[in-house]
Amino acid sequence: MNEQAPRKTGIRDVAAHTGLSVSTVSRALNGYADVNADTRLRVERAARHLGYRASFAASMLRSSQTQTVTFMVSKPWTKFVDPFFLALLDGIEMVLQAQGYDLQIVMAREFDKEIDLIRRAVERNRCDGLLFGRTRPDDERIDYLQARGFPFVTIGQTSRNDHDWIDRDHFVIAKTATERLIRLGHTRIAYLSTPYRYTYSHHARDGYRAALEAAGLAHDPALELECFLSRRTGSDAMSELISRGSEPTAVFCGNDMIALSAMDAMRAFGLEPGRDISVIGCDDIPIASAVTPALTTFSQNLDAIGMRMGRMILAKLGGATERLQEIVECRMITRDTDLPPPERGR
Amino acid sequence: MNEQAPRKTGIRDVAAHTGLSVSTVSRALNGYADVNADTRLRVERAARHLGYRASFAASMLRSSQTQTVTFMVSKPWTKFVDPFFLALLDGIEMVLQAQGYDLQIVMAREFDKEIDLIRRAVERNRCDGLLFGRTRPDDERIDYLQARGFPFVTIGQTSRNDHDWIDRDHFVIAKTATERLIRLGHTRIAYLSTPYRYTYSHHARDGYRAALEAAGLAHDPALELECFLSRRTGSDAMSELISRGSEPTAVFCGNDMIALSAMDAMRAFGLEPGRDISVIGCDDIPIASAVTPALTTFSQNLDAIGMRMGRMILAKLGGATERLQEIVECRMITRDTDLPPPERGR
DNA sequence: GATGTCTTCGAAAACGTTTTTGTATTTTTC
DNA sequence: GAAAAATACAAAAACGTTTTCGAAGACATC
Repeated sequence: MNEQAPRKTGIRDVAAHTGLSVSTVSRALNGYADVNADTRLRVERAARHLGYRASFAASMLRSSQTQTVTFMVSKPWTKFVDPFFLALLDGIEMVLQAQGYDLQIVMAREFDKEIDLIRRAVERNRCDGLLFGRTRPDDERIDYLQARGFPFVTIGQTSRNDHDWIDRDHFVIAKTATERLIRLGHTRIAYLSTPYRYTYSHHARDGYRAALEAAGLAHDPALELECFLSRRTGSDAMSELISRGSEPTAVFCGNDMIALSAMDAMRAFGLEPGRDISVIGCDDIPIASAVTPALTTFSQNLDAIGMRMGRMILAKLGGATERLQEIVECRMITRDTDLPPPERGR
Repeated sequence: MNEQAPRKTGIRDVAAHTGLSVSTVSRALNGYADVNADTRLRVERAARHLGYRASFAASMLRSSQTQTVTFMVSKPWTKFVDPFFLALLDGIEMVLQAQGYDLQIVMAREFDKEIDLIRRAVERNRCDGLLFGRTRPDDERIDYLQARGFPFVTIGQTSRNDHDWIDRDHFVIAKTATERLIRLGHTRIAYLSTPYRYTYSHHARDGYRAALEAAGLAHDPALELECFLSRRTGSDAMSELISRGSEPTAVFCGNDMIALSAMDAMRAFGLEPGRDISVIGCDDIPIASAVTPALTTFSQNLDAIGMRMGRMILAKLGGATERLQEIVECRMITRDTDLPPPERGR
């Protein structure tokens, strides 16, 4: 405030320095075709020499392009599934920045804030594309964005499934896990589900049931429990199962947090996870391999998912019009919690 | 492209709808004093009714305020210290959004990209304030920002320490840990340091040495090893220590990743962490408590750090001129890896 | 040599706000 | 009752780019 502000170097300065017009400088810098190669070089040199950088606001206003993609993370994610999130962002960002796009992250503190944040972002024109996960069978965010024709890619599907997404095949995961447990000799297999609010919970349940049916095992509704996102997510459900006196000999869990939490509950009842009750998780969070017994679960290459997601939104931004829907492959990582059921007649 | 675009409702539309001038509408919406209370109400109602939202780009260009704070995360962080990062962002975002600020995250893929990213952000005027960690004793990012008078807050200090920061007291942490080990009867205590590139590594070393000296223990330089950020960060150092034949009976580690990794190495040599060699970590990452034996380490309330950091940058943005330097309190969490040294004469 | 086509550039009009400055009108002050 | 101050609004000038439109010159075509 004391000194005369030096006034940032603008495009005019570059124009003056090169003796060209402002418009030519702009077109030279933005890679337009109708500018002589020599001229372009001169401009670029001058720009570098003067330390010129186009004002973000001005170019954004005029071109109505932000060169920004926003990832919206839902609050429950933040709190409990840390590791998932960051590697994903890393992959996305790697792809975006190669094309000169920035990645912005916004956090939705509550469920009903999600749609507000999205509205704000698109109505204020803050980004060119949107990314988010935790899709629901009937998702108002997707309805809104589709109505606006705004580019977006999600992690997860809906019941309509008429948008662009990337997802793991939770049907196959659940089916594989359940089949594995059946092959080990289990007949009373529980499914500790993630909230049915999310689409993928339904897919997993379907896979679980399909495996049961294919093996000719009766489906016991009492063995399907929904777990909510909290510190004690799987613990509560497992406790209920056990104290009901109808505990299973194996459980497949909608995610690793649930699995780990359920294992805590088993120990509280004097049962040893793995030996007394087998457990299979879903997403190989870092703790899953550190804990004893180490959790059998399913791999996921988050960097890769992120990168693919980045490429998808870039394609959309580039004007791609076809449906982009990708299933990411993952395999079972067998560790120490999947064993045959304990001997009868204890 | 096919239909006539509906043209977003702009401030003119609100003006027309209320019969007021554009400037009055703007000032009403932005809380200026020279507008009648009734008028303001009318404007606000109209704006809501028309679904008006000021264009981000336009207001940004005119006011040269972005209402955005950028957090720059360094790549090594991303990869190995996942959990640290996210809870922190969560805290920051919570504070910022209450004041109408957005949080943006950019990732620096390599060390030398850090300064580039910062330059780009401030020169293009992409944000009002900057946040970052991993400070070095002599940090070019800080020099640059200070020269420009650009508001920023860091996690971590420098040797000059003439800027605004928040930090844990690594001197005290290291001293406390070392004292604890000494009190348990250890005399050969190693320090597995984080890279000396970072300021806090020096603070920790000083605390470690201070405790040694205060107890009258000789300082053995061979017991101080620097670990680098990698999957095997503490493992390599520990292996060297052991295979050298001069292994310590206890180690204090610059962070929990190092500690966990060092414990792996001990087991590879047939030594049991805790029983044969005591270990104390530094930052209580989630795995630290899940692993067996559970790691003794130091707490850190990341949400709280984030929130304080958010408040600090907000204060700066609000024009605060005094130095803001905060030390966050943390306490030792004693778990299962700090025990007396094994009996002599094995 | 007239006409048409390419290539390369410049003038000027946006983009949608915020801010500065000015001006009626009303209220207060002496 | 005149002068001064306060209130509430409007007109217009920015903000720094990108983009549209057009024109000058070079070159090719007949």
